[in-house]
Amino acid sequence: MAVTESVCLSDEQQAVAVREVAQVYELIKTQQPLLLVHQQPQQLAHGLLNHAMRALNVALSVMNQPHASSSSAAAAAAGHHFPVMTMIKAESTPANSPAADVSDNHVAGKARRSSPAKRRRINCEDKSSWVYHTVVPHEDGYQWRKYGEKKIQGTHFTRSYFRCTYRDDRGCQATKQIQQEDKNDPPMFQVTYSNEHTCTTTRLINNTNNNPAALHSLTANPNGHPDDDSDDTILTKMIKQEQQAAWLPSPPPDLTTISNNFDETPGLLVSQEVPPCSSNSSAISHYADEFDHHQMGQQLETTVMEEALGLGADLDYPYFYDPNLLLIYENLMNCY
DNA sequence: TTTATTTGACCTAT
DNA sequence: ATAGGTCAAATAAA
Repeated sequence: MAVTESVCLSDEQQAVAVREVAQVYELIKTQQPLLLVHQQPQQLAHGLLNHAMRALNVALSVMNQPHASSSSAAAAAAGHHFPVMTMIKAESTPANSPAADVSDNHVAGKARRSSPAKRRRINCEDKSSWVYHTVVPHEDGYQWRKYGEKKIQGTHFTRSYFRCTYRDDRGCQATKQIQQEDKNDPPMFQVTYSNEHTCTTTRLINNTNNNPAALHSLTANPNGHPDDDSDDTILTKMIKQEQQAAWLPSPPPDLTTISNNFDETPGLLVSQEVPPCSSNSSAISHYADEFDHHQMGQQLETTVMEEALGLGADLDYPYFYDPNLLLIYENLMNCY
């Protein structure tokens, strides 16, 4: 496997970057619900984004520095519970993907797939794929349909195969594989994406998968003894929980690098809304460039309120992770 | 009734 | 020959 992309930080660099991102994350998490009820939401959002950009600028600067440590973020992420998501590789784009082949050979019955040697394995060099390690494998804002599951040799866990829900409707060839890597609490998953989404599909407002209590309930062993055959039930339960989440339509394509994830998680979760660019530039640079290109005022043309109103959010009973925010919200509503 | 998941079989790359 | 990726019928859930 050719490793063309990796995020390698020293412990100190990682701590700084995490602190900065966590700080802005908490800030956005705290302020975001207020946008729903603030009399001048753009003013509030302006200040919020100033803070966010400053913190992200620091974090990106740190992460763009050459790493001083040999320890990779992937190894670090796999070694403990810190929910850092790391991208391991980004292969070149293939001329023909395997997913594009299947529709051609979609023949009922046993004698299907008449065209030989067109399918490629996901780890082949000509396959466009990128790998993440995360504790929230379903938290990516896209809708997926599971189409297979395999026991993988040499591991205790199965690998689940997903394709974009809109493959048939819109010809989107994006696929995703999820495999549990360990028995930590929460467990770490390896997520392999292949083919970028062409469906500009819906995005997730997650209200379940990022909930630490829910996650803990999924990962805790109720029997109090080591897992054996129950290893895969974690993933299965998480998949089922994903179906209960609400969905938002996709933002305009030029805004997709800015996470539109209305996440309620108190912990830091690195979102992978957008696949890494297939060029030689790093994913971080890509993110930073995109961030520079789209100024904050433009992004706020669609306010949180507008999105919520237009997309079916229940403004009568908005969900607040923090009870204090609920009180603030209720007080504000009483003023109207 | 519709839609999504499960799961054994099929198929291909190694 | 085998491991891994996908298909599609059966099944479950909404």
